[in-house]
Amino acid sequence: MMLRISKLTDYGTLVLTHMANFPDRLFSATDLAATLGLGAPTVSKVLKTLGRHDLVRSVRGLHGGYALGRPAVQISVAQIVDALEEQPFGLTECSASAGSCDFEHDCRIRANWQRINGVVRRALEDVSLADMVSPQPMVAGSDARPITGPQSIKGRVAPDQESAR
Amino acid sequence: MMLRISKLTDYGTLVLTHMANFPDRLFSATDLAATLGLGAPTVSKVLKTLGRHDLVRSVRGLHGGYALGRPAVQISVAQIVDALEEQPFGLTECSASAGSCDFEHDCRIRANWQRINGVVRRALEDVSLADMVSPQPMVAGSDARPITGPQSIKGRVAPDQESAR
DNA sequence: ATAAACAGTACTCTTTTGGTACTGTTTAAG
DNA sequence: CTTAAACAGTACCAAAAGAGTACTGTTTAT
Repeated sequence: MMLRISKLTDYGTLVLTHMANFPDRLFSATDLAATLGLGAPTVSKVLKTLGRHDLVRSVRGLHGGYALGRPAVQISVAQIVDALEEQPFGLTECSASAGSCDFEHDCRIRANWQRINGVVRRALEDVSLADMVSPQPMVAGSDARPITGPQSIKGRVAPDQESAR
Repeated sequence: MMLRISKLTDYGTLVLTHMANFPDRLFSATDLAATLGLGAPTVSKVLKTLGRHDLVRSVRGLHGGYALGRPAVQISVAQIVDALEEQPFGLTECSASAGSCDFEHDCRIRANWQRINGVVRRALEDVSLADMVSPQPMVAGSDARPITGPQSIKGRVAPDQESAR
C-alpha cells in the first residue's frame, strides 16, 4: 500500500479547500474539525504544520483562527504535499540501500526515476487550491481522458517511442 | 515519508532491469540476490510476485530460474508498481474516511485527485524496462524537459499547461 | 482576570513493511 | 530411483512509520 499521500496530507487539502471557499473568514481549528468531521487535535496539528510553511496565517488570542496564507491560486497541491510530508520529495530513496546499487548497472535506473519524479511533481504543481474549488478546471483537454481504469495495457507500453528519437 | 514506492517495488525494477540486460539467460533467485547485493529470500519473494503477474516466467527444477515474461519494451514501470504494490493505484483512498468527506464540498476534491492520478499513472506507463536499460529514451519532447529541480513556483501555479494535444 | 484560541512537545497505539524461516514440489543428473 | 538444486507457498516476526491524543504553555479580546 504505497504511492499514496498520507492522511495528514489528505486532511490538509480538505481543510485548505474548505477555507478557500470563504477567503475572508477566520477559522478556528475546532470549527474546521467539526465542519469536516475530523478530530480537533488532528486538524490543529495539520494547521500548525501548514502555518510553518506559510500556507496558512494564524491569528492568536481570543477570536483568533486561521486563514489562507496567500490567495488560493498561489497554493499548489505540490506545496501542500511538501509541507505535510516532511520529505525532499521523490518516489525512491534509491540511495538508502547503500552498497546494493552501484554494482554494474551504475544506476541508470536512478536517472529514470528522477525523470518520473519530475513528471509527478509537475502534475502536483499544476493543480492549485483554486482549481480544487472551482467547477471544472481540467485546464485544456490535455490530461482529461479515460485514464481512470488503466490496468491492462499489455503490449502497448512505452508507446510510439520509435517515432521519437 | 510518503509518496514513495515501496522497497519491494524498487527491488523489482532493479531485478528486472538486470535481467533485461541478458534477455536469453535464465537467472536463479540466489544468483540475482548475490549480484545485486540483496537478501536471497527477498529476491525470491519479489520474483514470485512478479511471476504471478506474468512479468517473469519461471522454470522449475534443477537448472531452473527466471526470465522476463515478455520483451522489455512491453514491460512498463506502471506494471511493475501494480504487481508489487497490491493496490488499485491512486494517491488517495479518499473514501476510507467514511462520513468525513461528503459534507458540503461534495468532493470536487476527489475529482481533482483522480486527474492527478491519471497524470502520475501515465508517467509510470510511459517508461518501459527497455528505457531503463538503454542510454536515453526521453520519449519525445513531450514530458521530458527541465523538470528536474522545481521547488519554488511561488505565484506561478496551474500554468498554461501544455497547449499540446 | 479570564476564557478562547493558537503553539509546542511528548507519548501511545495501530498498521504496514521488510525480512526470514520452514515446508513443499519439481526436475535434471548420476 | 535417489539426490540436489531450484522454484512455490505459507506463516511469522520485528522494526518503522502513521495517526491520533494528552498535556502544558502563550497570547489576547473582553
